[in-house]
Amino acid sequence: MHIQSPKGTRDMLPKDSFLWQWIEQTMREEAALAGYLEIRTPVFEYTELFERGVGDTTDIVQKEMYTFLDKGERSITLKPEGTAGAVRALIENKLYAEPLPVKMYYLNNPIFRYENPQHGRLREHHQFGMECFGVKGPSADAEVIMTVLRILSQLGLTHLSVKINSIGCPVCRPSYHEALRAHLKEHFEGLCPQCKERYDRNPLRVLDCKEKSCQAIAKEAPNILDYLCEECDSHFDGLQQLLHVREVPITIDPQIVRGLDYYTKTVFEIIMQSPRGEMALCGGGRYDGLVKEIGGPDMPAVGFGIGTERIILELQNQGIVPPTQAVTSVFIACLGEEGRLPAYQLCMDLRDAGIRADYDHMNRSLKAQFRYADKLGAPFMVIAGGDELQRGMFKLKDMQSGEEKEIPMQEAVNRISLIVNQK
RNA sequence: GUGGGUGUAGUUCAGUGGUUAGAGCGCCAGAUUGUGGCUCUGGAAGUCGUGGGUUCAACUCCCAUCACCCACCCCA
Repeated sequence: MHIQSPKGTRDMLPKDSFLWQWIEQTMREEAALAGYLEIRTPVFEYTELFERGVGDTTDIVQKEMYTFLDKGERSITLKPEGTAGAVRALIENKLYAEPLPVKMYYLNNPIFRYENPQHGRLREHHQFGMECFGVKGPSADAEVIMTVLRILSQLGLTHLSVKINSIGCPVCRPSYHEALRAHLKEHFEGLCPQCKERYDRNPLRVLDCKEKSCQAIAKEAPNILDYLCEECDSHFDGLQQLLHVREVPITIDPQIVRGLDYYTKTVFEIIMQSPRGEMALCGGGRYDGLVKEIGGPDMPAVGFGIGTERIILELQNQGIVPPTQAVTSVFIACLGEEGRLPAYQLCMDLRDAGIRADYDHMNRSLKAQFRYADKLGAPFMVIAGGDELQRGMFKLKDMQSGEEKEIPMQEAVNRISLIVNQK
């Protein structure tokens, strides 16, 4: 038996916890500012939910899902994206009957896709996402985009580009499909084999094919924005205005269509420029038909997902380091056996007082305890033992200045708390 | 799923057919016994990814396999 995590998975190690918790805290704060409440849904769902929700022509459903039969012969799938589960929960718990809009976020949901790992791509990754249900107009689209941008800027990230597009609705999409197919038919022999298949099932996907020949054809393709119905057109205009008045630099990119079938009208991506090229950090859009498709009321919705591992990559690209706090504020060293109990007592009292305190578990020499405390980065040390102990005193040392002073044992907790909190 | 590269102490890496496989950093300990960072000294630590094969002899050559990195595809 090999001791290793499954392919494409990573451990979040203790040394990384500051980074993850800082990101999580930022996400929570920004979601709360916008009036979104957290939802947690199961890591797995019935497979059918994703087949119907995400769409069975998508790569995700066709080849990337972790699907298996459980012992009751039910087909189970590990979440390959965050939205379907949230929509299922909305319907099942009748959240749509609450005052609208219903606004929720999920924090670092594990997401599973069976793909070959590479830079920025794992088999298990984590997404933060927001979903807003019940709003027809572009104000909700703007709200979720503004919130994710706030998260990114609170984290210190800059130079990210926001791309938006509209892919229409069931009213206008058929006429666009017709026009697109007509164009593709003229250049059919130039399409890659995959796009030849897409021609029938989902011609929109040809637009963001990475094959050069297909890209050339896509570039000449009719622009979906020219085929939007009046409602979609004014929705798209409205969103642009709401972003414009907040001075959000956006690029309209007719090439972005998103890999999930449920999107309507607005789709958007936030792109990072890694040394190796661009990569989507965040993707989302409007999915007005999904709630009904899954069995709920006819309810419009908009949301996005953003990958935490990719945020971390971008933080590293931009050299951003999270604020850190010393693991331990006070290390209580003991000198000799008679110092052990007083050190333990003081440590527990300090913890009761809300001070990060630690003491020796390793029976180390005083010197070694100092070395250890130094490695922890503890700004203060207390020495319990020796003649001070006999006189009812602890010795407190400021590790930066080297200054030492004696403190009566009875006053130790209060005095030390005060000094630590001042620093 | 396809293609390329890599796999040797905790870690970064030397070592390409021949004794008990090395170094830096890290870890542990010590430097006249009550004090960290710097320095010095010592120590622990490796089934050489795994399984086969070739050979008198394999970390070294061959095959397979697994994982990691990278690219395609797709995406967060």
